[in-house]
Amino acid sequence: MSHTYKYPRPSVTVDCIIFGLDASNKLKVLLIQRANDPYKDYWALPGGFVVMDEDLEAAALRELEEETGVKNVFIEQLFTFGTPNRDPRGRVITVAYYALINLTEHPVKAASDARNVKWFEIDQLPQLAFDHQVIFETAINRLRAKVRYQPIGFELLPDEFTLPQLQRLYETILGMELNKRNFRTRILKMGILKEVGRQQGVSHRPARIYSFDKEKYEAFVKEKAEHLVKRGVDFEV
Amino acid sequence: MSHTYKYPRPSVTVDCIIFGLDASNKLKVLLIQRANDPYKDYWALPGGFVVMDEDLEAAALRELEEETGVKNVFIEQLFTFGTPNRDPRGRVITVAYYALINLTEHPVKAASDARNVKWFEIDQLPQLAFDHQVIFETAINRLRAKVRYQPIGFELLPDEFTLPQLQRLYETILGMELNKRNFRTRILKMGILKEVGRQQGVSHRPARIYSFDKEKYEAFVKEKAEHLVKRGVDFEV
DNA sequence: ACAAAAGTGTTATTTGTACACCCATGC
DNA sequence: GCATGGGTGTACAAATAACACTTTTGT
Repeated sequence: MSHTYKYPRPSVTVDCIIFGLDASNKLKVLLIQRANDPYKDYWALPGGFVVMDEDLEAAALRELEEETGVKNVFIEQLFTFGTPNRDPRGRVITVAYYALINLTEHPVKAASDARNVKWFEIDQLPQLAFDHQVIFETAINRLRAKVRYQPIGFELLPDEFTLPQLQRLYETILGMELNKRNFRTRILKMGILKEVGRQQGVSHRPARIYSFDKEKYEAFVKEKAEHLVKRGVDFEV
Repeated sequence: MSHTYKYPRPSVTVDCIIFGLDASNKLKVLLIQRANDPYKDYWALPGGFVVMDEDLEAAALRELEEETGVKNVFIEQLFTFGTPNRDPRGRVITVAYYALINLTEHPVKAASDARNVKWFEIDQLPQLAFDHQVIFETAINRLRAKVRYQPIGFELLPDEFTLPQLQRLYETILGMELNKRNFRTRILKMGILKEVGRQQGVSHRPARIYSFDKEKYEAFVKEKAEHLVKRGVDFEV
């Protein structure tokens, strides 16, 4: 069966930039190797066509689950890419989403089909198909910007984590070292963590273990918002 | 002539949220009244189909110029809306853009065709067609957030303006009063304005007239970015 | 001289930044 | 008792917030 329209229509796809943090604190991205032309054998962002009665975010979640078997993770629309010749097969508009998952609690299933699926460290990506390098860069920039003002970093960590772990995560995402004292002061002052225990069996002073307290975070956000209201403008860029 | 595809495809449109600041410092949005069903006679955001060989932003700029006659203005992709039943005629995915124009220097041409085109104050909008109310709210929220950390406010003002004017603009966008002393200190400390003259013929102390110095702004951004790098995280929300 | 709106001085308080230091654990 | 990494004290500099004040113009 085919479908006929009076005017030509573009194809619409969703692509997913799936970030994961592995056990050794490396930030990685999931890519799949293309089985067909164009860009046969190149690595690409997972993605696929939007089904007619499916919401865009639902399509992204479906792709995500198909590739990783993971549900209920942080996902957010990134940007829509629609330059006319970005796909040699014709006009394809892609709505990109990025997702954050923690690889500790969501071990990603092996590739179920013939295609090759693999996690790559973000600074060791292969050459990508289509304009996927641009899409990836848009995503990593968004992640870096967003992590500064919203606690999305917690999405990448296990439910329970230590402050040194959190600090290393931030250092990894931002690509820079942070001052331990000041990092801790700032994070703890927000009061959005609750202590749930202590590390055991380590050959040094055991770290406190925390979990993210979503309720306290909501309260914190609310207070911050009211406070911001008075500041006006800062042009922090 | 018609176009046939193996699988069904959605229509793709762009919609524009066009913000303007009028002479009396009111923030307004341009709407058009629909001539046909569905939502006949309702007001809606200007928009239209994406032409096959046209970039998304180009489509938005084209719509903008068709409705306002204005070129070379600030425009930015906002979000892509694609809930399956947002348009009763079928699956329509819309990529929304928002634009900022100053009505002083770009007097908007009268509606050239039968359709009714009108500027509405942002807190006095009529009932909107489709999900345009949601799109509008997304846009105003983005504008409010963005104006705090990037000087996009300047896009709404004439090239030359006074600090009280700039402050009133911020107060309008943010919907709150700002402290004059602190607002001025903050803005001037950035060093991104250059004085170009004095007000004349007013029956009070004449205000200094400034223009936005894009070069100084770039330098300011660069310095700020380097500075931010050290801070790590703030969760300002 | 007055009204009106622009523009300034100053200060207490809160945040940011930097650096040195102490503490708990396993071996 | 030593190595290792977790955790803390503190002090100077800078940014913020608040309030009252002075200046310049036209009438």
